[in-house]
Amino acid sequence: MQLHLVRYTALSSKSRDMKRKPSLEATAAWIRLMRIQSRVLDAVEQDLKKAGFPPLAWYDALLELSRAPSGEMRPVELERQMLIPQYSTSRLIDRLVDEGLAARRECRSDKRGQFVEISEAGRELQKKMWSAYSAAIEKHVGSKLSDADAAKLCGLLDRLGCSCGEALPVAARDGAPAR
Amino acid sequence: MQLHLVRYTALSSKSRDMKRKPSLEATAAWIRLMRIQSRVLDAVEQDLKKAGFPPLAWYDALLELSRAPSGEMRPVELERQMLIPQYSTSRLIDRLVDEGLAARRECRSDKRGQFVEISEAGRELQKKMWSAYSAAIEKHVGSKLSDADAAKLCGLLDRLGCSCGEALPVAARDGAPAR
DNA sequence: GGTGATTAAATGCATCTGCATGAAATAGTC
DNA sequence: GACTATTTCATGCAGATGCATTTAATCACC
Repeated sequence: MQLHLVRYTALSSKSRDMKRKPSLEATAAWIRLMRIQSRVLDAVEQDLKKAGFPPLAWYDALLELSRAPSGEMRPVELERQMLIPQYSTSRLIDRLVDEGLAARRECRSDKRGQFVEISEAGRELQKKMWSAYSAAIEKHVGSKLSDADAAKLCGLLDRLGCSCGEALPVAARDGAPAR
Repeated sequence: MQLHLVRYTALSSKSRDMKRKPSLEATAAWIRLMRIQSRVLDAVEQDLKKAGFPPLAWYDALLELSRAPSGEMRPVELERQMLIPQYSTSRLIDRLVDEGLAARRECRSDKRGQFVEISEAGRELQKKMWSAYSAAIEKHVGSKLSDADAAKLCGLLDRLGCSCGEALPVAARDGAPAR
């Protein structure tokens, strides 16, 4: 597998295929991005699951909610933060509510809308998940890269950040959003 | 969003949280890896879909098959190449067969097993998909990174390649596997 | 060569996802 | 203020996925 980085170099320095698009390097980067992400995500999700926790998406939602002023947000807002489709948000909230981790509240000023408010149980779960989650990040990412390299990786990945100029949420004191 | 790289630096140079694990850099890398991958994958899948093509997984399978000697493989082998679960392979093959892109053939030497053989239609689809697929890779990856940076990105991602020492397939003459 | 473990593949079932649409409220326009 | 467009959220349905189990064949070993 390391092999074909070599192959790439060999081929391209042969100066054949002068302007192949996409370049072999770009193609290789694409492949790595897909494969490594899926492996790492799988590994982290498995760790969480083995520890008896719900999926990462739940964590993300709970984190967003817990950070919101007075622990509540509009579903639309949550949707925009999490970058998932509307119906997906709606159903995720359903599940959180079913489990008593959050509650729906009607919105006075706009009767179409509503508020979702995190519960005490929700806040607790978020915190508990963070300890397993952070351990998994360290195990599968942190321990494999120096901080400097992690920063380089960030920089390169950010360059791929689609034209859609959106705000990546901040990894704050005790929690990191996923996806 | 760029903002919080700065924040990281600021915070960590404050020399507080001396050995926070995972480091802010690692956490940021994790977040980027998840978010950027999902955006880029989405973008590429959408391009393919808009061009009227089936999902990337089909392409991967067709590519693997087309590369195999005499265009046939054991499902188990395909499964290992594509890093997807067994039942998933089984169903993917179902769909390919339903669409006439491949055929199942019994395996003489091992009657449990079988061979899957790509059809002419399968080979054609693979080639047609590659033109749309390669354009999408160029658009969403190649055009955003120099070859040198793409290579750097590869190197960093490879470092995350789980302990599971597996061979990443080669991106050959006219096709790149995904995921 | 018989017995138990292992491997190859398929499948039933519950859950999840995508897509399209629906229902209800609000905003915009004349 | 009536009429249309837009926004917010839910949901029915089809297809996909994960998980566990089943079936069938091979292997390993005594």
